[in-house]
Amino acid sequence: MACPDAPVIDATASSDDFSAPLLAWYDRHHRHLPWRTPPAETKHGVLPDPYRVWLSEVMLQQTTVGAVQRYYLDFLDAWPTVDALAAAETEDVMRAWAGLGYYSRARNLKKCAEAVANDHAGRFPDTEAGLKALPGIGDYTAAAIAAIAFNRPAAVVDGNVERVVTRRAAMETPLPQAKPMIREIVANAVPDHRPGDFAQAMMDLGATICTPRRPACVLCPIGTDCAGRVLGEAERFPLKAAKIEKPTRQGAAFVAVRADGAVLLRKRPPRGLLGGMSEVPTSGWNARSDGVADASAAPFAAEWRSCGTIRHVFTHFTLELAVFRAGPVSRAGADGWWSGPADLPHEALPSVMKKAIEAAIPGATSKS
DNA sequence: AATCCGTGGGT
DNA sequence: TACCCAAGGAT
Repeated sequence: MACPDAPVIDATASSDDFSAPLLAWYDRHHRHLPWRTPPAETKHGVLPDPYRVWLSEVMLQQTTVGAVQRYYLDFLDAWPTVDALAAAETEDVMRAWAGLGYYSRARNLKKCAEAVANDHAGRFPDTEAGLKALPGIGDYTAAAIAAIAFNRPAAVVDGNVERVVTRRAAMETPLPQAKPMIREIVANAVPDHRPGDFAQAMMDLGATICTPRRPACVLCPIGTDCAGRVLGEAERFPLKAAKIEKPTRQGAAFVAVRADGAVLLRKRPPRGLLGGMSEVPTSGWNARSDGVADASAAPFAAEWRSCGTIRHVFTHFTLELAVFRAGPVSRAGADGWWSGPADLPHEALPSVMKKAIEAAIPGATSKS
């Protein structure tokens, strides 16, 4: 590209080239994360294990770094390789994922591991297209794995990158309409050298400096090469489409307790809301309609006593769940299984279900 | 293309 | 309290 005699900064260094100051900043201020290979090593050609990159990236989809760390280490401990994960019981994977949310990720994680183990000899594809063909890997994750694990110049665009780019360009086009423009800008900015570090530098910048509220522009390595900062209104970007109001739904949950303290559980349908996860019996609420909110919807006749109401906020609706408890009951689980006090904390119970059980039996779902 | 899919922390 | 939103993907 550039001829050897050219000055370090010349006319070919367009205003789209902000990778150099960004990478210099990343060398000094990068975050230390368990799945990350630090720049001191990547500079010497050391690349992270694609399995670990993939595992972390899937967990990080719409999920904060703080929430992911413990799950990541637990998964790595239980299943150190993609072959180990492929050989695991799906139910064990769902249990390990419980509480992290977006449970289709866990189902696809298992499917993806099986595909890599069985169809790719246990090695992840090293191209964006190959990666994107796998379950649970979309545009972002394919680009991230390609860049970070295989050093390919992929345009990695996540929420952080969208914020950094729209602010730097003072982009008046709202999301998601602006996505193609953002992708193009990033594609033109990816350096031939260190594309993986560039991707992670953009995300670190968005997470620590170019934050959603009160960005620390005075500390930003991009400096005044940012229209949002120069205009004094970086925080106004990115513009977003108006959000829709989320409805509140009503329902009931039933905690049946046996004499030995076991609780009746059942399995939710494999797809949809909390798909494939476990639950206590509930009335038929969902995102679009209320369920019966009193004891008339109980799974069997018993002395159901009210334990109050819990509130849980999903992505697209709020649920108010009236919780009832009965016990000791002696009834063969028609449709589920009895989970004893030692097992209950390890069941594949989503947070809303733990919350309901806690309302009926305080402490019942807490581990050790 | 718009909708569906969790959860917890920050402000 | 209420709202924001986080390393998005599937349909």
